[in-house]
Amino acid sequence: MAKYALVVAAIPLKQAFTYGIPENMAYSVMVGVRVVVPFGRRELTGYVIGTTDEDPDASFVVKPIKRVIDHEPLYGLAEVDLAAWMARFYLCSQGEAIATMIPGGRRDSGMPALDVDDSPDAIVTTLTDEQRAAVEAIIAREVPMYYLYGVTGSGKTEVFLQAAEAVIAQGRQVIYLVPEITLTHQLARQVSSRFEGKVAVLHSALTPSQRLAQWKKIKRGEVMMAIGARSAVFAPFGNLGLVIIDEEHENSYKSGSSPRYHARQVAQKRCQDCNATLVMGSATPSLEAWKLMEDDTRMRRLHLPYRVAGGVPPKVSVVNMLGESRTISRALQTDIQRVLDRHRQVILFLNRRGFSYFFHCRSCGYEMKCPHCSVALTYHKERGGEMVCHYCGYRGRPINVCPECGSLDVGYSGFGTEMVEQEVGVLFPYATVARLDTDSAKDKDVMGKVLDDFRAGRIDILLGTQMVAKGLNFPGVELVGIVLADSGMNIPDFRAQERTFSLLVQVSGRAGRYNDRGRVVIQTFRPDNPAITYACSGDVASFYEQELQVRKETGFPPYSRLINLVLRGRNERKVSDTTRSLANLLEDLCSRMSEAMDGRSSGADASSQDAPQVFGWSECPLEKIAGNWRHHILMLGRDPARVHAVVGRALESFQVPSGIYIEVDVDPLQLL
DNA sequence: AGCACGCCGACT
DNA sequence: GTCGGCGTGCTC
Repeated sequence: MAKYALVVAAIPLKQAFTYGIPENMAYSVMVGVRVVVPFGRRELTGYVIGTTDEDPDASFVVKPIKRVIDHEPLYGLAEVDLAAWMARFYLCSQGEAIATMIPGGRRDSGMPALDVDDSPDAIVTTLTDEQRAAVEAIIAREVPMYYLYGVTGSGKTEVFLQAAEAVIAQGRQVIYLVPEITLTHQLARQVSSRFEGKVAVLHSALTPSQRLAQWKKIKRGEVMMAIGARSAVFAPFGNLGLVIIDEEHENSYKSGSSPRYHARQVAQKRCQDCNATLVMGSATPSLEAWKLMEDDTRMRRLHLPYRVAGGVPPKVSVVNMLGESRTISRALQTDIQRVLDRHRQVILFLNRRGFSYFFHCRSCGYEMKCPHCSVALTYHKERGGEMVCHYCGYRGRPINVCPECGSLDVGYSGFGTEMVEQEVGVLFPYATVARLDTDSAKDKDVMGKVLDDFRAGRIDILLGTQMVAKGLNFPGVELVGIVLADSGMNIPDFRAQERTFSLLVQVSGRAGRYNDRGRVVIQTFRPDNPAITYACSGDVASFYEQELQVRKETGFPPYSRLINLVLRGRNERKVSDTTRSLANLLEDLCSRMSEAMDGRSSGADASSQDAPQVFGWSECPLEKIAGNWRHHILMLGRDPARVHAVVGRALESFQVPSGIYIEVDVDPLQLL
């Protein structure tokens, strides 16, 4: 029996610590169990990642493990290795990585409250030719990754499930990832009746100990499939054969707290290690995925172009808002009135992010952009008014005359929900209007009631944000109006186009599902914007082509890697000072690497312009959250490994002052 | 991350 | 005279 255990914990320390294994724990301490250990003057939960008989060097006194938490291992060496990879990739400690992988539950508890509705509604579905071809391609596995690219309702789920069946028949296990909100009872039931008793469902309502119970079932090999949101990607299967990522473009696959991992990246890593297949699907893939598809030897595109149930895609029209004095254009007003006259329903979409102040010319639609970043500048009231780029920190003077058309009719504004709601009330005094936004969504009861009322036809017009766009189907809806499609593009973010396009396509998918009269009206100040024109014509491929071109020219992902460092603290001055000195250190490392690259190679393969760079540092777009001031440093480089190396080295040598906290975000999705 | 030790400013 | 700020260092 080993004398010592190597232990890591959920603290930002990179090393593992050696603890003595007391005699009475000789048989219970092993890789995969959690232990309670003394640590300095306190106690913490440790994760055993190795055991050894070798005495450590005598530079410290070894303390014994206090207690063993688990009676059986929760993870194995594969998971320990995965955690080590995560630590390297996401620049966190191995302990932090492993702690996010493993559920935090303490005790075994009763089985989770999964309504075991064993009416096996196993409908034998006949596949379309495209579906059959897709299933066969996935099983044949000529390449390691596949992308099921197809509109909502094109039957992706059935392809996923049949591929899963085939893999399970070979004795290998399957992970099925869905976005946070999508793990509906329908899908859970569909899956569990199909794979009776062989599925662990990790839905978000589980308590930590229920989660742990499901986890143990997976570890013991009692199930062949795990279905769940982001964190299900860690399901500890011993012989993983397939990972499915449904709605791959969804942002909820990226963790919002440290370590900020992306389930797609983790899935890719796991599939590589296990020689498993990765299958993703969406009607609007992320640009990262689309670029991967360009290389057919790594990821192959499988197109499902038709809806299984038939039906007509909605008619999409665009309204130019220039010259309109209201938030509801005359054209949209007429359309709404027609639908109301027929006693059908309307959804009006508002982009939640439309409220930051940006410069905008009301005559020609001109927008003030950063000269470095091609993103909109944000108006700051302080110091008599400044236009600030939250990407690179560029500052400029606000202007009173439009530089494009010379108009004085310019302003700094957003499109408020209240304004829209008020106008709708005035324009349609006899219609019942309800609003569903982030505020009302906090109250689950309120939200449920609004949705029920709407579905039952007690509400005529539903005013909603992003959340209403996802996964909801209302048979009575005949018109979807997007109040201001541009609002998503005014935020300082190079992904704004991609998001807008994705949203527009997804929303269009909503309107035409149940009847042939489905219509979508898109209001915009920029009817010629690619995201809008391509969404309108449904020309998805062309949008990606041109957007990839833009990214290539501007040097943004997926043609480069970003790492965002967020520094926060109570003391504003200290935060900005620390940010400056860390930025200096990073700049230093970058220029040194750049020189080294110049010296080493005279060829064109690694010129110094490929060296990473400090792209900018400034206050975060949300400067202050919960009393903490926030600044950030954005690192960018064409070579992912080099960006990693620079940031890693900087973080090693940088002395973080007390009261300052640094959070690392590798491949950030949004910089707020 | 915590938690201790240690050294300089305004208060019972 | 002390309480308390946060800078520095350590944790097997």
